[in-house]
Amino acid sequence: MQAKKVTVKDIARQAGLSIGTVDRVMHNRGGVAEESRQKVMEAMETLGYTLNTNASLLANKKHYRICCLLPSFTDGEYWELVYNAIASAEKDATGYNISIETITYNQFSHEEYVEAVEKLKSNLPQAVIIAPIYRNETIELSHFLKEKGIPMVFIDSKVSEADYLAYYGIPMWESGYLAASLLLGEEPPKSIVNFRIERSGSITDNPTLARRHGFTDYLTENLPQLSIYNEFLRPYDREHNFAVMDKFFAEHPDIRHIITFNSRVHLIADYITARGLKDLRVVGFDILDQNIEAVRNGAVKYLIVQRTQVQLRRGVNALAEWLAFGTTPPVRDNYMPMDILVRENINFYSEMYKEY
Amino acid sequence: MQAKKVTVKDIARQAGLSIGTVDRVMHNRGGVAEESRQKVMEAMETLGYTLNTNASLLANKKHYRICCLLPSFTDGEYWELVYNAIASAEKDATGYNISIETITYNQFSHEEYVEAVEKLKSNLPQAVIIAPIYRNETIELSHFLKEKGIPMVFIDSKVSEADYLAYYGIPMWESGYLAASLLLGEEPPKSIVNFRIERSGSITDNPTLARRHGFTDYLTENLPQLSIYNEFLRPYDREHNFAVMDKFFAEHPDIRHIITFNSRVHLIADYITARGLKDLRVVGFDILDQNIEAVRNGAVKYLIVQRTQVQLRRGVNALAEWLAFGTTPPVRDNYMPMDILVRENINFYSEMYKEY
DNA sequence: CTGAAAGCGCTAACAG
DNA sequence: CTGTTAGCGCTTTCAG
Repeated sequence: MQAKKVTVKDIARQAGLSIGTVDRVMHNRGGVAEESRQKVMEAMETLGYTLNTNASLLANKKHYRICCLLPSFTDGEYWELVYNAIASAEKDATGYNISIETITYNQFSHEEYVEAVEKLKSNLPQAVIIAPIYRNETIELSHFLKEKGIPMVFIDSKVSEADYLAYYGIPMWESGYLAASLLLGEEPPKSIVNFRIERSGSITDNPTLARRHGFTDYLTENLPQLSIYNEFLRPYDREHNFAVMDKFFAEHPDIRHIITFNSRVHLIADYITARGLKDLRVVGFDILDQNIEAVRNGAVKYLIVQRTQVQLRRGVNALAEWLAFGTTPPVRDNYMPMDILVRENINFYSEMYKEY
Repeated sequence: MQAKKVTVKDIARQAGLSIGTVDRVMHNRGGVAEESRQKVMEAMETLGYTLNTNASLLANKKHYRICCLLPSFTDGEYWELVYNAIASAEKDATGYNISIETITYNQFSHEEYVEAVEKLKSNLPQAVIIAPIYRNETIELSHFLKEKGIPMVFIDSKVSEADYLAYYGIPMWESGYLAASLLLGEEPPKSIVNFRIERSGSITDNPTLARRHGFTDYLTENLPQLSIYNEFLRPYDREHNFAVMDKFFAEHPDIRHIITFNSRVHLIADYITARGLKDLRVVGFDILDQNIEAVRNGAVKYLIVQRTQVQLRRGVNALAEWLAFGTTPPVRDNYMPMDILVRENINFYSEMYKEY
């Protein structure tokens, strides 16, 4: 490492060829005699060549567009985290001459998903990064892209049957299992309640489904007797939600354990705070600002979160390196950490996630 | 962002000067007429110039040495994590033409610390990164370096009175407070035991001291009645440790809560597993391989860990940018996240920390 | 105090 | 199939 850097020139000399040819074999550009190729490979091997990425990137005049497909959102919703993470990842990719444009779709509208996919296809970027919702369309898209030689990275959740370069996200099933252990690990109760979100258009493939399975599998393994109530809330109807919860807790005053698999645990926290309820054990997901606040004020006990910024940075990076250097990520399915946040560690976490 | 990049040439033309002069003002190299300086600044402002780091790094032929001072270690010990993190961070810094050399010292020997500092001084690197143990010597060193214009970054813990560029590490006091809440948050017991490490040479400034304070402050606030036993173990004397613990648990069969503030909770896990003890609640620190194993097999319930790799990457990066571009990190004291690991999330964490 | 010019290591276009 | 060459944007002499 201390020795002077080996350059293309060095390996050209060693191979008895010109740097042009060296460059050709390095990038599999073809049009090189097999014999020459061998010589170059050998020279690279013996001299221990490593690409100077600064020089490479500087000389590479190409400009790449990455297109990112993800659900639309309003302020403070989960997908906003992802959206912001893209912006942050884009900055990191500046050196690669990459720009990212985002296409959003209403996740509850199959039609919009199809539209978005069409838009993507006509846009024809050099790479795509996608948070998939509808399975079949995603698979089909992946084949389309494959044919065009356009790499695709999954973020957040993945469609295993599709053709993709890499995936970056938490293991969904395990996140549910973890939630169960946090909620029920100590002196388990007889029953608990799961607050869910009322959905009009039913989605066939909801990523949180796997999470629910992880949760119930934990129950089956450890607490087969436990019963679980399901109640439904609405994202934007506070009054309705309060009525639902008032009714529920009036009928089940003994229930103290609450779980929710989506990112809207703050709806429940809001209620808990307003009603001054105590000694509840609430577990939720995702680091929304309102959820952070709920952990801080004690309404939510555990928040399970993923490192959205890291996931997107790595996703974009995988594409950048593929585009610039033709390298494939060492691991295809990258299951990222699930972080557990409580009142005592959340402050140092949230400061981080904003800037890094 | 989409527009063609603004280059030094552009701003030279705009300012009516040459790129040489532009470069001089950009890097405060001096020897520029105030009037010219103004023009250049103005041009940079109006055109919205941003440095092309690839080109900058490529053209910059300087080679920098960073010297890293940290405690010595044997296989599987805490400081090995830091040592490995340095190697990983060094790779990231390749593009900056930076190499890192490490000086280690026996943390229990004041003399060795002084020696190490002397070695560092005679070595005279372009930047230093240090895990400090002895307060006064560190302060003095910081002044020495300040005079030479050599930046210093603290890792792991910091000496507030010193003169330093930045700090990257977890908040120690808070880590103890967190440990207390995890250990005692549910149905607190009457007494607990703290297993400590026997130290021959007493260190005046042990970073884990702050951690202990965080812990006891939690007790004072929440459980003033709780009593805490202190027992002492030895790092490499299994037989002795087993005797200590046998004796302790024979005398205090009711105690089920165990805390330790150093990284050697695996000593206790080893005992617990060997004796087949059940239903203990053990909280420890740091992601040593043996600690991971202890969490996996259930001997340790909570492991509080820091992101050593990230901390070092950021520390090295801060120095790299200072050296290459003269930029100062936006935040000086960077308190990094404390991660909570349990059996259900540790697998996805540990895979990460190895490679990333 | 300022400008001109060489070159960092690599890519890509153009001759052969 | 291969070699030559002109940059990429910036840093750094070296003259003036």
